[in-house]
Amino acid sequence: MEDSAAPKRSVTVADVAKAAKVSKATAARVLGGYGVVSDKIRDQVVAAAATLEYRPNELARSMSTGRSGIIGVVVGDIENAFFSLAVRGISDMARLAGFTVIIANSGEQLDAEISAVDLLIGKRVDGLIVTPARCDRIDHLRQVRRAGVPLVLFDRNIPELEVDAVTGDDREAAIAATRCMVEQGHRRLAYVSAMEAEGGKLADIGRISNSAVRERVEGFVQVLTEAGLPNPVHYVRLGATDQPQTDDVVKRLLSDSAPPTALLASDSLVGLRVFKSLQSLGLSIPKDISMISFLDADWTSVTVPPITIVDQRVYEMGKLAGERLIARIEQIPLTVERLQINTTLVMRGSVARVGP
Amino acid sequence: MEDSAAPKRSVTVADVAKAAKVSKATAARVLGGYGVVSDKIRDQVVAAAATLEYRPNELARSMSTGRSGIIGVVVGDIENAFFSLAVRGISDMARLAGFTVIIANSGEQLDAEISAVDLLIGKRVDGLIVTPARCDRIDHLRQVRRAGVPLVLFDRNIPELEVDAVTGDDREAAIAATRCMVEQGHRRLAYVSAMEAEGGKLADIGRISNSAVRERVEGFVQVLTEAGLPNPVHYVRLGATDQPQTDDVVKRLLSDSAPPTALLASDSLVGLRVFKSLQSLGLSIPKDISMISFLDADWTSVTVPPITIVDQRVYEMGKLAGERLIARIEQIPLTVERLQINTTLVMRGSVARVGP
DNA sequence: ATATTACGTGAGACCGGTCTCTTTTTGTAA
DNA sequence: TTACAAAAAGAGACCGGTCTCACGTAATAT
Repeated sequence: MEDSAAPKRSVTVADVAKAAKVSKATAARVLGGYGVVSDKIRDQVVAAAATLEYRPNELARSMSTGRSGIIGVVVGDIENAFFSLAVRGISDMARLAGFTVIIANSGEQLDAEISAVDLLIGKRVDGLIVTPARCDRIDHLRQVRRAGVPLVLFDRNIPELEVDAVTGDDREAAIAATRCMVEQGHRRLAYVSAMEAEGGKLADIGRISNSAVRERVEGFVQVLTEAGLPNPVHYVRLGATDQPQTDDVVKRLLSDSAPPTALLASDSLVGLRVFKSLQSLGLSIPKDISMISFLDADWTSVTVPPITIVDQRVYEMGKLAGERLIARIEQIPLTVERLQINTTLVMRGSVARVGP
Repeated sequence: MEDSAAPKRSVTVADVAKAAKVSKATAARVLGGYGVVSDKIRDQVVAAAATLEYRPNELARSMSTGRSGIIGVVVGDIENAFFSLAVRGISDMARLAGFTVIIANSGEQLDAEISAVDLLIGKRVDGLIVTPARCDRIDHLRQVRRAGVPLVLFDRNIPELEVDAVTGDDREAAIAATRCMVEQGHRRLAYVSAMEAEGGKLADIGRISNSAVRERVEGFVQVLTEAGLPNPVHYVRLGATDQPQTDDVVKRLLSDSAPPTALLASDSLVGLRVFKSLQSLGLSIPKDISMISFLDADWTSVTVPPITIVDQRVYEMGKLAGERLIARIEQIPLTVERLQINTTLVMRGSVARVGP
């Protein structure tokens, strides 16, 4: 039994050097692939390294070079298809450039986000991609910059911060989706988001701390206002964080004296929950109620009817964020940019024509 | 503009020590939380650290302690709900114990897996959880052991390796699912997996290099054999790796002179693809064909009809794997165990009764 | 033949922590 | 007041790499 479970002292350059009968510096040159070494010596060292099964200690390497080769990513919830797709985009880009990715979950919780950022800075990541849970609490992000660590914001923008950001065109997306429903004759439209809020009621749109949600709500309200509909925020609901909560939100919406006839879900998880709620209430889509969801998630294309969605090209967003961060890490001079990836409305069968 | 983008030399214990007018050792004691220091000095150091915004360099710490606080996880495909759920379980467990997780994708490709393992070992992870793409090529896993790094196998078992493993009870799960269909009168049953194989045809069950798939196929075949059905492997198909491939596989299955009346999908991604294939062929479930899928994925509960599934408790599997690995890292003496998490069949509406 | 240059190699500082060992300070008992 | 143990603080080696600098030798120029 050669393979032990006991932690063993690992083979170092010094060990290889000794075995190859050269100095530590020379062995390091060969093993590290830098400097000049004669072919003869190189072969000796390579051979010694092979027999000893030498593996460079990336930690030590990072220590002296000051680069860890790691990119930190803080997302709201990896289980959300939106984020896992984004992470895939980031990872693919990172691997191409020789970086590794560490993912941390914030659960959209500010304190978790702060400690995640702290942890990653401690691990000396070369750069950070963050989906800020709140756009109004940004001390920790300022510190990231002050620590000299490149930062890219994802999905949400913070104008006060002079930092690159990659987001969707949330306002336009919401406008397109809402307009689509209005054009089909809908006059009472609801917007449902998972964002936490006191009482699930909207206090003040301008105060929504998540810029993506805020812009979507703003777009939504704008269309309703333009269409001359009264009290456009009446059916805007937050707090659809899990199935019971969502059931509750939906139930209350529908028990309104004038219940909405169409519904816009802020992300695919909310969309799925809303779909289940409606299903459990025995409502049929789009006959009884119409809906549109953000994100082209798995489930949206296999339901009956398939769900009309806002296609967000999240993978591209992830790739772009990764690309941008890597450029920053590599000190390529760039002006701060806030990239908006445009979305498209994919018409399927979940919006019905209503009215006369 | 205090926040610069330029990499700055970071604040070290030495800096804090100087500011607090104490020795480096003393500052380190306070900052590192070890040894004894008088309250007065402690306060000085803490104050100095605060004003300088000191952040410990976790890399340097790992360097001298020999522990990185990082767990490496190599999975087949994070986009697959199975793995993302598992990763969540592992991460939750890890965070609880103060570990960070690095995830690497193998794409079920052996060479990618090898280089991922190599990379993680290089980063000096404290332990490794791997979903081996093949159970017959294990040199790199042997090396992991030889390097003294704790290893836990996930989802797939390798008897030749004296290593902890956490898997599902794949054989029993397949038996239950297959039996369910047989009991409903089905006599021609197909099994579809995404595993790559030459020609998508099964050469020899014993040769399937993925133990989970092998055991499932074995269970499947066992039930058919017990039921006295002829040529039980006739409808076993591999290679449903993407939608076009799956369309092809399904089409060929159904154009058989005696097409199958029921179908077992090896995982939720295959299940979804098969569902779409059937849908695009205009077949209705379960009237025209019955199906069961592994994993309680999102989409399985919102289709019409909802899909009967094998519930795998993947989150628990992940947690268990994490727990086990952490125990190993912490040198808790344990015998090698191969844990099997039992699954349950969740009856929904995708299996119809056929025959007389 | 001698001066100059380039090249290959070795010695050792350094990165930022931890930790052992030594020295100094403090408190208490004789 | 001196003696001595215990507590607190300091000095410096160490982890495993990178990298600068110094040095010796061989190749080229004069």
